[in-house]
Amino acid sequence: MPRQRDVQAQRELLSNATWQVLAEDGLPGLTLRAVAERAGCTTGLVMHAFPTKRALLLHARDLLYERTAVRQDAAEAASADAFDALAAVLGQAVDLPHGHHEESRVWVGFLAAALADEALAERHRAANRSFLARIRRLVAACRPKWTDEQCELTTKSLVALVEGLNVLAAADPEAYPARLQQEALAKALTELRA
Amino acid sequence: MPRQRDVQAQRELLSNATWQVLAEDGLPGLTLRAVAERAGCTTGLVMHAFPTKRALLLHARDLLYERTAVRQDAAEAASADAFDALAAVLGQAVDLPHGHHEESRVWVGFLAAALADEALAERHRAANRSFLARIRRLVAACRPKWTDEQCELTTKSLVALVEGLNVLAAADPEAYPARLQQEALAKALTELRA
DNA sequence: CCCTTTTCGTAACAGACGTTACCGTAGCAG
DNA sequence: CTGCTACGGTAACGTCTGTTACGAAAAGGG
Repeated sequence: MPRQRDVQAQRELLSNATWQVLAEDGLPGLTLRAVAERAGCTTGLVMHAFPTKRALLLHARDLLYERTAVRQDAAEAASADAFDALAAVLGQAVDLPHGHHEESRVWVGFLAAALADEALAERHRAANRSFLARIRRLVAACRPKWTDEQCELTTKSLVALVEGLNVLAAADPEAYPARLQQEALAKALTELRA
Repeated sequence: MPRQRDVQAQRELLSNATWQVLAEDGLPGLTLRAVAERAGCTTGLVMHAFPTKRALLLHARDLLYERTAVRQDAAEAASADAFDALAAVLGQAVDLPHGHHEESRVWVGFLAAALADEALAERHRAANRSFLARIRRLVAACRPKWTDEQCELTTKSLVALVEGLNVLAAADPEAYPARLQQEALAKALTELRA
């Protein structure tokens, strides 16, 4: 059995390259050749690691979800109470910490692609509903006496605010600096403060 | 001078076709041939009405801005006071009235395209800042004693909420029905109610 | 050391893209 | 009615796309 490769590492390498191309050149610039060049290989490797371009796109989308989920888990675990967790999870969503500002651009790219691709739309909905469930759980923990309707409305309002800030900041960073985003989030969270 | 055409009407026809294709098939499906077929002509006419595909895209983007601006002017003019105007302008932004639900999808498509096209990004920023200025003027009219910082934060929070609702509803209509969007907006406006 | 098997770069493929050149044709001037 | 000219449909161009076929190189088993 000669010569083995690390399939998992290859797929992650290529998914990261997909991100970078998507963040820099947008959806129209996302070609297999661009991804291959960014990853330092040729299209041959890409097509051996993924059967098709769609598979590469879907894997990159899954990777985006996994990473945000991991960060949110970490932010939540490091918090003292439910309100802190809510502020931490939403706060790192609007001000991405480790030079991950490109994630917003990538997210917008995937979102636009999902509008015409049912498989991508499915993943988007799953990811967003997972996010909604997390926020809702924390909101309910902050305000145990609230009705389901109140929790749902607050949850979806918070998520819409955060994603709106992200989207608008991705397209016009000057109009939506990080500090303003944090202030907007803090103001929206005041009604939940214990 | 034989045979004249209505250039303006042609450009509007083609821009509308561009919208429809963009809303249905997304950015990757937006080809000159698809636009021509949707408009009921051939690529020959398209290339005579617009010098290039980019010009067509930019014109369609301008048309989007003009239409929303007209609707916002009308909504504002039909309102009794500043608060009503604020509620009307933002309300019709989240629940598009005349079967214009596709506008959200088109908006997302243009946004994603703007991330890699400087000319489109320019138009997006101009349109959004115009929208921000309108909302800010109305917010200031509702709360004359507020500082500039308070007005700005509230304005950008409201706009982010509205655009976030729009974007999320475009990708997952079931999770963000029209009534929930209206309720979320109404709740965000309570602090401005006189 | 050689051989086998997997890996992956090379190159070609068909198709679709934006764009261009060309020519038939429709409609007003005379 | 005739002729001229702008209009717009047809078809081709070169380029780039995703995908496929093939062959060279590399690495573990005997």
